[in-house]
Amino acid sequence: MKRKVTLKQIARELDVSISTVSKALKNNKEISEDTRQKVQAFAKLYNYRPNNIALSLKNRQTKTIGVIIPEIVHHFFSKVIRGIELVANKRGYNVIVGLSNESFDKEVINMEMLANGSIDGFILSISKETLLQQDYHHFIETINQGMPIVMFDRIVNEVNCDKVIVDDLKGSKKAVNKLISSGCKHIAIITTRDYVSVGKLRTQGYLEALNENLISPESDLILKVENDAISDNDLLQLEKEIEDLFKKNKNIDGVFAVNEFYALAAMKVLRKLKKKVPEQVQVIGFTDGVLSRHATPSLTTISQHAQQMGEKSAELLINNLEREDEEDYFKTVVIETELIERESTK
Amino acid sequence: MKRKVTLKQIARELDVSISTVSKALKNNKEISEDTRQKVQAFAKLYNYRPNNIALSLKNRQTKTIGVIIPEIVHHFFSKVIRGIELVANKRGYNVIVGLSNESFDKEVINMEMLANGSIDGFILSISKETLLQQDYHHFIETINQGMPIVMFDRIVNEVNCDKVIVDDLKGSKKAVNKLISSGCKHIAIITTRDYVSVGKLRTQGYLEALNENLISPESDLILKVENDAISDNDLLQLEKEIEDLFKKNKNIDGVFAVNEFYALAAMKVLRKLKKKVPEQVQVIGFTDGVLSRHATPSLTTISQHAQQMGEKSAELLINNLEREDEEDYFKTVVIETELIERESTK
DNA sequence: TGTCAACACGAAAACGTTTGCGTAACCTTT
DNA sequence: AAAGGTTACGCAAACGTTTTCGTGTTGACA
Repeated sequence: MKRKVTLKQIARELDVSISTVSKALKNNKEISEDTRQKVQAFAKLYNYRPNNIALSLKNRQTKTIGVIIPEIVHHFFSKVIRGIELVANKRGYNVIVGLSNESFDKEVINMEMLANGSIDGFILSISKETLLQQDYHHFIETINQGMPIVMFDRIVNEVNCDKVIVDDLKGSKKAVNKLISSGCKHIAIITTRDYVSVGKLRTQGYLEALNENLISPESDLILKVENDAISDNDLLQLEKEIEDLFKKNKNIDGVFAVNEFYALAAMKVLRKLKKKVPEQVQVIGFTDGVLSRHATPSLTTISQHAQQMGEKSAELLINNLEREDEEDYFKTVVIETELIERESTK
Repeated sequence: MKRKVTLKQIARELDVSISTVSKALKNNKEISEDTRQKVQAFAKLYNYRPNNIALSLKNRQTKTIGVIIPEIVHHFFSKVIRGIELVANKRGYNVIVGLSNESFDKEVINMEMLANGSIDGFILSISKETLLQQDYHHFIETINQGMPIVMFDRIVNEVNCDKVIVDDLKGSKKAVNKLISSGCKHIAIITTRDYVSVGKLRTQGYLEALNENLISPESDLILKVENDAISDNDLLQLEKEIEDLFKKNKNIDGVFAVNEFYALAAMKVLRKLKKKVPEQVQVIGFTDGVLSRHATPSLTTISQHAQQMGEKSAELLINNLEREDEEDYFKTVVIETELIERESTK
């Protein structure tokens, strides 16, 4: 087992100084052609590669981006990561991943671990618990210490930084408008509780779309669930709530679900209730997930372009890192949504 | 914006030496109670945290694990990562992620980037291209340089290192046995080409199970596809091939698919052909994915326990990293599969 | 022969830690 | 009062780089 070779070792072998070796490898003209060749040949032979850690220490930058997400087993987030990774690598950066598991404490700990020199900047999406507690001091302190942050999807106005969001409001309106133009009169929404900003915004979009089409919203048609559909139990519970919704409101002919789990659960319940999709009830989701395409019938959705969000986030962060001037002007980039029509709507 | 405070700055402020500060913070009894208190108070006030990079350089370890996977937008891999992250964090390690996108070159580049000091060891699953080319020198060189590797799922015998695999052979036999015991007589398999080791093993398990049940395999019932079902086009192509299979072999009453995409595609085709699942044809998949649970009918599968694979991989790697003796004895851990019965089988 | 530039290289500092060792200053003991 | 011990601290090296500056040698020129 041959350990990695260092400048010092090359220097000793070739009986020159460390600085000579370093310069020779960089083709510095201070060093004679002769010595340069000798050093480079030796370095190649022993497969010399500069030590990243030493470089990080010297240059005070790690060329690494820290990403903190609430959950990785989730198509949206893994697509975002892919986008981040794509542009990060292209621009010479690595990606280090931390999971908060939707927990405030883990979010804080993870950030503290990474903030002490391991990375140059953060890209993150806020955990639910943090959103609930509304405690954002760890973000603000990190920024105050000179480490830039880009937030995506689950953001918060209290923190001043670059942000990348999907246009949840407009996206929801697109969805509801689609249902309306396809003939739906009684449109239900299945959404999350309001503390998750995206849930709130999507609900708002639903309401606005109805209003603009002169349909008066009925509170009975708004189902807010606290549910991740992660365990089988959650799923059953969710289906029960949805079943209640349909039973109490027999006239529902359109459903807008703020994610694909809710949408698929709705379709499952509808099948059980012998309602045909899309003939009797049309369903539309809000997601980038894999379920939509493979569902039967396949699900019409509003795509969030998750990968594009990741790419944009990484661009913003790296641009910030590599900007010469110290000006702090923060952008909020809105990623447009897209209606993808499949079989669950007419 | 206050930059991160260093030992040197504290030393200067308090008019003591750097070493005194360092020792005081570690409660070294060489330093007087008085000075210790002063230093600690000051450090706390300015929120001193040791610089990880400097520590890495000094200790020659980064407390970071490099993970290289072919693809992150994939339930199996993201679950593995979650498992890795879980135990890594518990044991004080960070996780840095690289994606090979199934490309040999990207795999090599990613590994080279990380191998120069950024990480202490690798956990990886080999890209398809690498498996095809059968070029494993980058793994071997990395190991020779003293950096341990743990391979999971897509492994290769030519490389001597710790490995974590699922018992593909046994798992497949479980699946096929289940079909047989549920009354299937003509069982088809939809699998990948043989260079993907898991595809090969699962095919082999299928054959063995048939043999053990005195059913003679028919080559017509073995469909090997080169297909990731990633684009819509792939999906159509896949469905076409499967449709052909069913049309040419009308007596098929059981299908074993080596992943959930193939399984769902099969179910879709069956629906189109007006074959009832599970009454006329039973279907079983091999996966941990999210599709299976949400499909209609929900899919009976062989679960691979992906998260557990990740946990085990991380344990193996960290144990290796923290082992005192230099002995190289490599383990191969087999994660047992589990049959999860849902609606697609009787 | 003396002066100066060009050339080729080395010494050292710096990044932020940790730690073994050296050493003043004081205290105790005989 | 001399010897030895303790206390409380600083120095310096080490990890692996990069880069500025200093310097010895050579050759050209007057």
